Amino acid sequence: MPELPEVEVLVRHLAPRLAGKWIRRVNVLDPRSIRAPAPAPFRRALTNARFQSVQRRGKYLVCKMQKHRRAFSLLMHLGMTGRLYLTRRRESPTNHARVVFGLGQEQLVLEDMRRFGRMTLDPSAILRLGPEPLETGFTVDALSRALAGSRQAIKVRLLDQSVVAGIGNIYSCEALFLARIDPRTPSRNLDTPTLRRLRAAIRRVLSRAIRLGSTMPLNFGTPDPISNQFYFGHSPEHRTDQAERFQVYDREGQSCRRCKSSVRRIVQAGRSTFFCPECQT
DNA sequence: ATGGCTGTTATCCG
DNA sequence: CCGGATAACAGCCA
Repeated sequence: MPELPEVEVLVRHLAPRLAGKWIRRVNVLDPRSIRAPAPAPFRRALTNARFQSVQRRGKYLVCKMQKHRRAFSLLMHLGMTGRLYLTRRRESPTNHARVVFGLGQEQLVLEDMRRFGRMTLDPSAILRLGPEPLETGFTVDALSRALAGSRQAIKVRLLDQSVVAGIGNIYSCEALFLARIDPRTPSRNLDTPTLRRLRAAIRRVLSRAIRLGSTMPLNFGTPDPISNQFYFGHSPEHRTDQAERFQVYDREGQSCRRCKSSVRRIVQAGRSTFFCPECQT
């Protein structure tokens, strides 16, 4: 699920709830969910550390921690199926709970069916990320430089986190539709006016998704309806809402919202790409 | 029921 | 260096 907008909404939800809280207990249910350091030192470092703030960088959650006057960052990536949520402490771990932080009355749970999600104390993971698409560093120039010389299809290039941070398969398709660019176009063939459209489209698509995501309650699917603190459910209603706001993603064979011709699906670098052959040229 | 699909990314090859 | 394929993983769907 989580591309930039979903992580942003999650961060806005969690930041005020975690700031100032102490981690009293670290329960690593699946060692593979900890990238670095090894689970034991990871556990040691975080036990009795305090959340200063929670921010987002690309698709990463960046938790600024403090312990004994020492500051460090805890990075979390949700992979494809990661969920992060607060519950009451007595709540027993679900099937796919991988890491649980005890925070006094509450606990913070990383649940992750496919185990692509990761926690790490190694800050280098975010060093190679490109600019934040919604901040001022994301200029047409920066985009142009990042794409220069590459023959790789623009759709695939946008998935590279060093080009722009936070775009995944869905919003790559959506942004290219909005910018009316054929996803197969070699990146180096895009001229400046087209890049200007692409930059604007990326920003618009992501901002809109954040706006829509922020308007919905974060407690859908909760095992604890009272807590109001569950995030990333998969209720059928939510799926539908989400599908309806996409222009092309997962709409193979359906009619283009702009020109009514049929949305096509192709595979690029092993991932599905959806686009309108009439509008995106 | 088997095979193909799924919102990610690191790594391995040619 | 670039770019494609694959692996890590579990569940859903036709």
